[in-house]
Amino acid sequence: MPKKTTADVPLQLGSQLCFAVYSTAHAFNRVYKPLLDRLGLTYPQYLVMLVLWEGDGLTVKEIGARLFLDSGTLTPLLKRMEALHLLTRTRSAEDERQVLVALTGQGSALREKAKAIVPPAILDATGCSIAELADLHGKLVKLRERLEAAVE
Amino acid sequence: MPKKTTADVPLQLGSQLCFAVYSTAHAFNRVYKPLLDRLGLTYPQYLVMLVLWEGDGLTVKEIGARLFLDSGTLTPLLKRMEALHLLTRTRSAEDERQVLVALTGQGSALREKAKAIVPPAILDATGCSIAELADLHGKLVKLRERLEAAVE
DNA sequence: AACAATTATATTGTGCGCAATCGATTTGCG
DNA sequence: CGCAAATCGATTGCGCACAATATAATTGTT
Repeated sequence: MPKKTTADVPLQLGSQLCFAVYSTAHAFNRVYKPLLDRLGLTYPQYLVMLVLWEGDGLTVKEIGARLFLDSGTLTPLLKRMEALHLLTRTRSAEDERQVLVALTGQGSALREKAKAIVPPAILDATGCSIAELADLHGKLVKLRERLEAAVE
Repeated sequence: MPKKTTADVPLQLGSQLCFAVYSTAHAFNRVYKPLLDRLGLTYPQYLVMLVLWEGDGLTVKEIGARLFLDSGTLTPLLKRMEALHLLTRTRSAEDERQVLVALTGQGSALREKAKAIVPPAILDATGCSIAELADLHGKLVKLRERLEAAVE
C-alpha cells in the first residue's frame, strides 16, 4: 500500500478542480430549471436563444462555434425548438450545405420575458458581488482556453 | 427597443459565469476522454471509482451524496460498471432497501493505473499553478454551496 | 399488532453531448 | 474541365442527468 505524500496533493487538485466545475455546472442547472420552465426552454435551448437574440440568421456551424457544441447535439435540439415555433431552419441558397437558423416573431418576443425573469434570479442565486463574478468568469475563460488548447 | 445600460452588465455577468462553468466542464471532459478511454471508464464512472477507492462498501445514497447525483443516474451507471466487473451490488442484510456497492479485485487494481495516467495529464492540461488551482477550486466550491442553498 | 409515513432503490421518459458515419455540396488542384 | 478532398449537416448509438413515478422495506404511532 503506497503511503500518501505531499507530492500527491497538486495532482489531486487538478481532479478536484474538474469535479468542482462539473458539480457547479449541475448546481447552476438546478437553479436555472424552474426559471427556464416558465419560458418552456431547457438550458442549452436558452443558450441558443441568447446567441440568436444577439444576431439572427446564423448557420448551425456558427451557433456551434459559440456554444462549443457540434451538429450531433444541435440538429435535434434545433428541431425541437423549431417544433416549438421559436425558430426556423432553412437551407441557404448560396450554399446548400448550410442551414440558416432564424428567430420567429414568437422567438424574438420571448427575449423581454427572459430578460425580466432569468438574469436577476441567477445573479441573486450566486450570492456573488460583481467583482467576484467578474473574477471567476475571467479565470474560467482562461482555464477553458488552456484546456481547449491541450486537446489541440 | 430598450437601450443597453450599464445596469445590465451585472445581470449578464451571472449568465456569463454560468456559461463559463458549463463550457469549461465540457472542455474538461474533452481532456479526460482520451485518458479515461485507456481505463475503459467514462468521467462519471471515474468519479464513482474515486469515491470507492477512498472507502469501499457504500450505499447508492452515499455515493450520490458525494457526487450530487440521484438514483436515476446512478442505478444504470452502477449496473454498467457491474457488467464491467469493476464492482458488485448487493442488498444490505440489515436494511433490504439499501444496495451496497463494493469494488472487485479488478476495480481496486485499476487504481494504480488511474493514478499514474490521469492526475498528471490533467494537471498539465490546466496549465495552472498550484495556487491558481486552489484559488479556483475554493471559489467554485463556495459558489456551488450558495447555488445549492438557493435551490433549498 | 396495524397502518401511515418515510426511506432507498428502480423504472420510465425526455433531452442533452459526443463519437462515428453518411450523403450531399462545394472547393481546389492539376 | 474533372476529380479528389474538404465542408456542412443529419443520423445512429451510447451514456449521462433528472423529473416523475413505482415498489419494497423500514420506522413511528397508536
